[in-house]
Amino acid sequence: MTALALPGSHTQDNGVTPNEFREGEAMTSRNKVLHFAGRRAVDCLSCRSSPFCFTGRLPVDEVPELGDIMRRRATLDKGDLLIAQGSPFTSLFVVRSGSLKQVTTTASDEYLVTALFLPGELIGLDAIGEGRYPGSVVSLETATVCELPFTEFSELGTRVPELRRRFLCHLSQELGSERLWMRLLLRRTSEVRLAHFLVAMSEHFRRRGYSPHRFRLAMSRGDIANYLGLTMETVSRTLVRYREQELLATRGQEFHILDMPRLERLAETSGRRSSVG
Amino acid sequence: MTALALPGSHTQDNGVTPNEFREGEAMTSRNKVLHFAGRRAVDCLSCRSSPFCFTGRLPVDEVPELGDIMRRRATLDKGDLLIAQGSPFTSLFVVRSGSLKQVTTTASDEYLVTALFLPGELIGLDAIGEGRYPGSVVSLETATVCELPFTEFSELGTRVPELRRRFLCHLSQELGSERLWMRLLLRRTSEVRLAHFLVAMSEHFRRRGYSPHRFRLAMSRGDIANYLGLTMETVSRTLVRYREQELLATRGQEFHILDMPRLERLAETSGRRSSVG
DNA sequence: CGTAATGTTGACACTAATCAACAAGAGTGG
DNA sequence: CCACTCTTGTTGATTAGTGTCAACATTACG
Repeated sequence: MTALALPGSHTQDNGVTPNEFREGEAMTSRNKVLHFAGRRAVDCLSCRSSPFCFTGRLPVDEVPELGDIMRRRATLDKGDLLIAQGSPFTSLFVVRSGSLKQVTTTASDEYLVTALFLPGELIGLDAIGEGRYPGSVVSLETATVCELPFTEFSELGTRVPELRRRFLCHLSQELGSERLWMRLLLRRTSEVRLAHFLVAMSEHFRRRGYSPHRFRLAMSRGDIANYLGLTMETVSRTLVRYREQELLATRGQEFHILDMPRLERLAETSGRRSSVG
Repeated sequence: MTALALPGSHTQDNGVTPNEFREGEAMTSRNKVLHFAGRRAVDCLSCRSSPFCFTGRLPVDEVPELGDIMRRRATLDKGDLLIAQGSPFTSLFVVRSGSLKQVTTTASDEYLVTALFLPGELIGLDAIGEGRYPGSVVSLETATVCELPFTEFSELGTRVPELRRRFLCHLSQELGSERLWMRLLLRRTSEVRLAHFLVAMSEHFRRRGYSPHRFRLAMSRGDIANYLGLTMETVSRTLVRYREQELLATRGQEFHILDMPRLERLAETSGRRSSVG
């Protein structure tokens, strides 16, 4: 894992002097300096993530300034660090392609995968309040992200109530789904947790126009396990059980859902006890 | 459980015609009609929750309009329904005294305690995005809440950027702590989960000027269990173990922490495996 | 091609869920 | 005020499900 940007003390060095880079400048995997696209309008309309990402819900042509303040950040390689835990919050990031994970190291040195980010998703929502990023964000594969400097975004929100409203809704939804999804996870077996996770991934790919039956997940078994509160061994064994039941085939990071209806049914299987309050 | 306000079709009948009630009007436990304090300024300064609740962070005298749009809702009795799951989102509520739980019933008829609300906390943050309340909110004991009609609150935010900013920060923090706290819970034993919960409760009381060592939790063992993703039996047994270790004494809903440092250490005990990514 | 990282499989221990029986309170009506 | 009932909480026996440790297989990578 190579530190790319340390938005802490190194912010000025690494990224916030973007105008010296030309948009679309190529970057080799050796080049460990972050490149921005400068302040020129990022073409959100041509972005594959657009219809699904937060900005996409607000047609960009209604708020051209949004494209103005959005900067395209050059490609991240697998293992590159986008954000270091604890560094001061400056920007949100929109995933354009690829995927990333957020890992938080606790006081007792636990390593927790606290979020996974797929194309279209917003990184940094949980950093606004504290003014610091609560975890490191690491690229799981070759990925591109757009940077949304928060000060400017916020200032734009002042002038565009609709943008503000949508952003608030997005944040609220994120909170709601996190509350619900986590409470569910707490009461589910590994089999159901994993099924739920896979269905969610599948759904994400489906919405983005990719096959919901075949996809590649760049994260390791360990990351999946950690994210779901399981161990790698359990994830591995559960996947074997799926294969035995001809629910799902896997080969490395390739996932092939063989029986979607059954997987979905499994994912919806209620927890253990009804627990009448 | 008696339905008090069904903010759905009954909204107009039950609450949103507040001006007919005088502030502070008494309400017997038989009187099942919600009483508002009307549009007169609620005295946030005299409110015990004030320094800790969201509005408290923004001195009320800086934003007198906030008191203007805040309505005090009359006392809820134990078991009273403040919000019905799925009803349209209209208002946020600030807990003034007492405590409430949010329960979500899933498609598969699971009963999940998705949130607990103590004095000073904001109810409804997870409802903004969907426009509906994601769960029913039920009073766990005699409680009072202030209502913050969202349209007016939002409109006020337009004029007061600082209010907006603080609200956003609050929401973001809520998301961050939910993400972290839940990931932690997933990897902890019942003993550590419960310890963590009790320490959090204790902390809450301490901040509000009450004893952090002795307090009453109005929720049942079942609710605690559900909230932590455990069963009532496990909670009960774990409490017994605490008592044997002279960590904590309980009598019904009364909790008496005997050895805070040890309980805190227990709560911070790392999960199981380090899970190196 | 060799080394390290990642994933799989097996044996075993242990936690917490389940089922069931019982105890203790809270609420109700006589 | 007491008997009755209903809810809530406690305790015990049992078992399913996962974590843990360890060995081995596979893949990725230089």
